[in-house]
Formats: sequence, structure tokens, C-alpha cells
Amino acid sequence: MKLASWNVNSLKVRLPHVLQWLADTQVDVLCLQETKLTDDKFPVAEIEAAGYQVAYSGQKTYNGVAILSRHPLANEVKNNPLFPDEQQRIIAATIEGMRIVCAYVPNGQTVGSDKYAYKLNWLASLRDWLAAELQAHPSLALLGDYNVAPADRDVHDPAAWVGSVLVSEPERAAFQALCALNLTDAFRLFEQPDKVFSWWDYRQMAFRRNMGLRIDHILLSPPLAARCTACIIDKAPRKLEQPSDHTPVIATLAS
DNA sequence: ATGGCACTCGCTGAGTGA
Repeated sequence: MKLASWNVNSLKVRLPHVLQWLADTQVDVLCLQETKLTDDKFPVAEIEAAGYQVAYSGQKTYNGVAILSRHPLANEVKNNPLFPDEQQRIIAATIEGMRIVCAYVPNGQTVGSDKYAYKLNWLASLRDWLAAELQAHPSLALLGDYNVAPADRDVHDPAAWVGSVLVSEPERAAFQALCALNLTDAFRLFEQPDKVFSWWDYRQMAFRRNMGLRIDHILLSPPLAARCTACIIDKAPRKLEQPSDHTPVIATLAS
């Protein structure tokens, strides 16, 4: 069983990459963020033709999330019931006995801005909701673009980034508050090479220079963490023509 | 240094992202 997450930065533009990547990797579950499509524009037929069921929640221009699954997908929930929000950033579903939560955490723009406050409130409310979800669903995975680099080793140049949005102490504390629900960063269950990232700026040849951040994560509750045998970030899609600025993260679970 | 680039809406630029 392979679970994956990918911020595609427009599913309209990236659909060919997604379909090719599904064919190549055969992941069981793929969580997408930044689809940037209203639901009436979602490419259901193309995804179903690839052998995936899909749940999606979108809006025009911004945000938008989806879960693609090779297995039956049930009990779909859009957004956090504790956090009324116009922005479509969360979708959840139950697949093969696992509660899959796909999240696009707000960016926060700049430390101290209104959007930063929204981000911290959003994350605090996510924590509260997940605490309840975990009571009902002990096997839970939270996959998505967290817009938080949890530690300095997740940042290409920690000195250059110190205190800024995506790495600030309150954001990292919010990430740790999620971990404190007994959720484990699947990537850190394993020995990993240095300087592995999931996002690189489009500018300044950042990808070629590996000037990146690790901000896309898969957190697993104890029953799933116990089954996790690998977690990797697949850089291949970032090398394609017209790539997303993010690249997928994949966790493998033993059956 | 607030730039750089990509995406969207919908216009000839602005907003947002990370």
C-alpha cells in the first residue's frame, strides 16, 4: 500500500504529469493540493479512466484538494467542521480502513500578517479536529502541503531563512502540536540523505542548485507508522517540462 | 536588495504563492 501527496500547482496544467506519474508509480492513494479548479471543471473522467476513484473539493483560482484512490473511498468530508472556511483546503475519506486526510495548509505570506494569523488558527483547529478524528479512526494519515519546514535540516540555508514564514517558531510549534497527537513524520522514520526537499522556487535555478525546503509531509498514527516500511520524496516530476514547484512524497505501508 | 517565476483571472496588469 502506497500513500502519496503532491501539490500540483494547477491540476489543469499538471494533469498529464499526474496521469503519467500514477501509471509509473501505481500508488494506491494520491492526495493533491492546489488543484485550482471548481468542482464542475474537475477531470473526473480522465482520473477514473486511469483506474482511480476520486473525491475533490475545489474553488476558482486558489486552493482546492483531492484524494485519488485505487480502492473504494467512503465517508468523504470536506473541510474541518470546527473551522468554517470559504477556502477549500481539506478533504478526508476512509480507504481500506484508514482515515486519509488531505490538507493544504495556508502559506502565511509573512510573519505577523493577517494570513499568518489565519495559518496558525487554521493549524490549531486542525489539531483539535484530528484529536477527535483519531478517537474514531485509530488508523489515520495526514498528507499534504504543510507549508512548514519542521527543522533546520529541512531548509537548504537555515541562516537565510531564520524567523521567516514556513520556518518560524510558532509554525514549527503548530507542526509539533500535530505530532503530539501521536502522529509521526513518516520521512523521519528512516535514515535519509542530507538536503532532501519537496519544494524549490521556480526562480534562480533553485531546483538545479537544490535550494529547497521540505514542506510536504505524511504524518501517520501509530498503527500506520508501525506498518510503514519506506518514505521517499520523488524528485523526478520536478525535472519535467513545466513542472509543479512541489514534488511528491510517498509512504509505503506493509499490508 | 522584496527582485527573480508560475499560475489564474481576464486584461494589457494584479494577486498569490513559498
